[in-house]
Amino acid sequence: MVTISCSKCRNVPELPEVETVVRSIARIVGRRIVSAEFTCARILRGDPDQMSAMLAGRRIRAIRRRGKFIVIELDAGHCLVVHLGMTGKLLLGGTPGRHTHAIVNLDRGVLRYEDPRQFGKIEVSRGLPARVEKLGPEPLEITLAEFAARLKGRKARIKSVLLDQHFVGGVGNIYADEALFRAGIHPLAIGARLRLERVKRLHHAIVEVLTQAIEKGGSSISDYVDAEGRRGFFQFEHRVYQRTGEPCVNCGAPIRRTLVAQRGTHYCAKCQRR
DNA sequence: ATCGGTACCTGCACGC
DNA sequence: TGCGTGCAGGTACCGA
Repeated sequence: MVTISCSKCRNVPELPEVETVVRSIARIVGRRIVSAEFTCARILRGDPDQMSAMLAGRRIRAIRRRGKFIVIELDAGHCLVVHLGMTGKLLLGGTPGRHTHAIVNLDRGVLRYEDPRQFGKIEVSRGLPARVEKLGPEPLEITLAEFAARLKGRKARIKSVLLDQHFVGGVGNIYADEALFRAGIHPLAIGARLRLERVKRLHHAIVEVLTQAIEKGGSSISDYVDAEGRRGFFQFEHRVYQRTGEPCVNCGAPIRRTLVAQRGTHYCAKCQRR
């Protein structure tokens, strides 16, 4: 039996989900921001009135993703930067609800931010914010040589390293588990000690799993939808994540769960070696 | 610089 | 039925 939903363990927007959102709002490029309202201080970096003033009248020049950040480029080098946190949604149109914390009125349409858990962040900046600048390389762009070189100095467990946004930007809990399974590497293995052959498999697995997930529109366990409210389908391809106790797709051994870096970590003890 | 731990927050399933 | 409790995990931040 395949578990496709578990409300206890809702998914989180990682690179493929953020990429899907970015693509789904791409059509607002060229539109102008008329006004913006922010109603929840917790999710803001900056003063709401000042942010509104910086946005009003600006035209949207481009929308792109950097790690798990959504970067909406405006004229004069200004950026509207959104991080979805755990439960954030960026939606086009629709009716504002209890968890709507930001409304950006465009010359045509409305961009709306919702976030029940308020772990997301919105900011307006000149150029890229420092925390976005400091992100590690994009996992879909980093070369094997650079990936291996960066891993050399890391004495932490490989799962922790993958979750570190300064190592690569965009991998989160789901895709770290899935990539490690596909590479046959135990999540507790020490990053720097991995032989080149295994590093190569990991690099390949990360690219493969992220690319496939983007093709499927991301993973939807419970919360995640794109700007149109569409769910993704990659959850059907999960081989270890949230499959605790179920048989490994390779060997039939039960999938195990442990904690690494305080995060639920799913793996096959038989197929993934330290 | 790197590492491990903690705080933040809400909605749920669960058990009594 | 109803309420308290535990759990999920993004980033930021802390001390070592």
